[in-house]
Amino acid sequence: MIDAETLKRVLDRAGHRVTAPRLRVIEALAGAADHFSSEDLRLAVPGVGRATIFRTLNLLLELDIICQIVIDDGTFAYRVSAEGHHHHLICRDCAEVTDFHVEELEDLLQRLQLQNTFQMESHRLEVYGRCARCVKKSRKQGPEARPKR
Amino acid sequence: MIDAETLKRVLDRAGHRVTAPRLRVIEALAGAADHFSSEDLRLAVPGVGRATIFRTLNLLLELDIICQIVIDDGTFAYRVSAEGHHHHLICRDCAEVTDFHVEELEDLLQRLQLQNTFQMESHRLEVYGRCARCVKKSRKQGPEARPKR
DNA sequence: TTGTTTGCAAACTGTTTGCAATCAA
DNA sequence: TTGATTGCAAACAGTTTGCAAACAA
Repeated sequence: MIDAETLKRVLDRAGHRVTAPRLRVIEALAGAADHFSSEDLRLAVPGVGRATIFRTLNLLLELDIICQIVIDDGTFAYRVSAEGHHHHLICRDCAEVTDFHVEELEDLLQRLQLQNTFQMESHRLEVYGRCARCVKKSRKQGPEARPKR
Repeated sequence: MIDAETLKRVLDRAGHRVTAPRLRVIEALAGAADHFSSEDLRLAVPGVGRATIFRTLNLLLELDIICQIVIDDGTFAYRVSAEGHHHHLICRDCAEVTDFHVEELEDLLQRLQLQNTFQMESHRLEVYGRCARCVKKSRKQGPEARPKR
């Protein structure tokens, strides 16, 4: 997790100013859930305007401090960047997001690139399903208790 | 590509009515580009209201006649469903979408499921990069001509 | 001091909803 | 006839933008 000092260094190196809202956002990130929406963040930093939240999110995105996840419904969630490239396991019930990394996938796509006439630049793999906790929960309550999606 | 007759059968089987707007949308699909936005479709079917476009898209989605792609910017694109499960190669320059299928990926995820305590239900893999045509084009014009993203 | 950043409100985009009118069966 | 479907307009959510005021360097 990035701290205020690191942020100051990173901002400075990239030619951005160290401002109060930015520091407050970083502070909020420390207490943030695993993943969060722009609105979650806004509520966590009262007094900071919506526009600033978005501008800060985009800045942090640009600085690779956070990353963006496309939720199944097309909206974004954000989370503090994990090390290196990774993918997401997204629980349909509780919306928990877990990172995972499959080395073989990168190899696979590398091979794919040779077969297709397509210059790969990046990729996004999102796996949807249910986390262990929710599976257990619905077993207890019976399968009917499970939401449609 | 689905035709009017097939649609009628599918609609009927699912307990939906065969209506003029629905038939016009299917007709438009035949002439639609590889992928299209809700707005593209709306323009292709003049006189049909926005709401109906969305309701029809959702219906066709439900009937597996079209599928939804999450574009990098979080918006949706639609395209006529390809056979079976597949993934997408999305060109950052011309936005062309190509299907591909990697058998090994399914195996890979199958194995993954055992390692992680996560019940997989579905997944989405989108590969971003540049298609052969755009690569060739930018080589001709020099790499500077290439858009930022 | 000076250029950056902020907060606010307004604009925008894509999508959904309420409802009376229309239509398919 | 009757419930499903439509078109319209209004509502909505999430995000971006214009601009004067506030701020960091």
